[in-house]
Amino acid sequence: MKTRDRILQTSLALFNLEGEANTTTVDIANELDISPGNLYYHFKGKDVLIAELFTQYEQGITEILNAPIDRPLSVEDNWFYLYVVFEEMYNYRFLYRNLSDLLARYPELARRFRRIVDLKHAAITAFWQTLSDAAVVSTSEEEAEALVDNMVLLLTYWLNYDHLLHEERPPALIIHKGVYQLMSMIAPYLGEQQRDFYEQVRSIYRNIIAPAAAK
Amino acid sequence: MKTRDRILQTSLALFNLEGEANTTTVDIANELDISPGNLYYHFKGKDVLIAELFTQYEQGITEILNAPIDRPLSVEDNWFYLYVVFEEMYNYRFLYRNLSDLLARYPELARRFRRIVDLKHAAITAFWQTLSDAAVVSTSEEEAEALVDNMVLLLTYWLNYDHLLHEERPPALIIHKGVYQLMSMIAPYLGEQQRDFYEQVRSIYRNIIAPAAAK
DNA sequence: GTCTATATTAGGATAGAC
DNA sequence: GTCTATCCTAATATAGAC
Repeated sequence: MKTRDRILQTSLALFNLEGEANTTTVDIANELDISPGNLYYHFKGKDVLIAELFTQYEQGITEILNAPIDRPLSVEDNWFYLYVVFEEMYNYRFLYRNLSDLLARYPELARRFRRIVDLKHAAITAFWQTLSDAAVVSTSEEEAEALVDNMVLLLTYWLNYDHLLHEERPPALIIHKGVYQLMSMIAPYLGEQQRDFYEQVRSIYRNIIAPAAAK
Repeated sequence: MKTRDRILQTSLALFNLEGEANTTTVDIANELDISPGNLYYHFKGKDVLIAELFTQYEQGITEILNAPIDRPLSVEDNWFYLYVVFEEMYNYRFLYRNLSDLLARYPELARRFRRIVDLKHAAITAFWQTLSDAAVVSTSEEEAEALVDNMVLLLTYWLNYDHLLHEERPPALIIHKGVYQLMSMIAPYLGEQQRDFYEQVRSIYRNIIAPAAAK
């Protein structure tokens, strides 16, 4: 594997584990058993390295969020979709850990990051629209807007929130819990079908999470 | 005013404005027209300064969150209560901006911060319990738990989320929007009264926010 | 491409005079 | 209590040999 790629991979791992601010270029070089000089040969500076990782994330998440949302409405399908979104975020979670500082230090990224939030917003809106069209739910414009905002906020900060409360937990557990929380937001709108929906959501959550939580 | 207090006040202002990581002890001294040496006479280090500010916040928010929640159920009253909670957070918003780094750097604070989240959880739970007792709503244990989690997450990250999307906005606008989003979470559980509730929430939001947003 | 050695800051912190 | 001057350290970054 090319050194350049190894640097990217190791940086990402360290950033996610220790936080970007707490990871120095020397740390990265040490972990790779290369010299700091070598690292700087491949990346002119830490900012370039971060920008590159951000671009990777940006491409991955954009592709996922732009996927067509006209898929069937089964609870399982929606669950899976949201899981994939969270998973991609989890792989680059260092970006979310200290967002404000990061975006303040690299203003270029702020614009691009905001675009990703907008994409999330669009994806969730489309998701809700699909439910509305299928007449599963009916909400006023304002209700829908508030709900979508709340879902996007959760989608953006769930990993931080979980980390704040539990420090380290198995990724699958964290992510499934996040999907569960998202699903719980739409449940009360389902009226008659609310109980059924909850049963399904709970059973998915428990079946998948029980083994993961045990280990 | 004593120098010690002026230091605290100015530090808080700069931290909130520029971020704690981007504010040096020299910045603070300059802003106050005192020497860095003088600052270090009053506070042994930046960490002591931050710890002191945190203690201030901790006391303020604890008092608010521990206030009895058996008050009447009028939408206005609840609105006011949540506003006060957000306001106190806003005054010390630098703590929330880069939570992970801050808590990683000052592990002592992590424990105390988590306690505050627990208090929020208890306050929101009690709030919901009051509604249940008044038979305004009825939810399963699980639904209630998920809802409360979602509300606490919003209460914790709303200021960050708004800042991410809008950079700088008038505080009253930010906070009222936050309360509105919180209220929108409980609305769908109100069934029959949902429309009424929404009307009230919307009118409060608009009446208060319209002038603030205009300026 | 990779290394060793070193330069450059910036920021936190202290000593000692007043 | 306050100032000036200075130290120390950690982190980014570069020069030049191999």
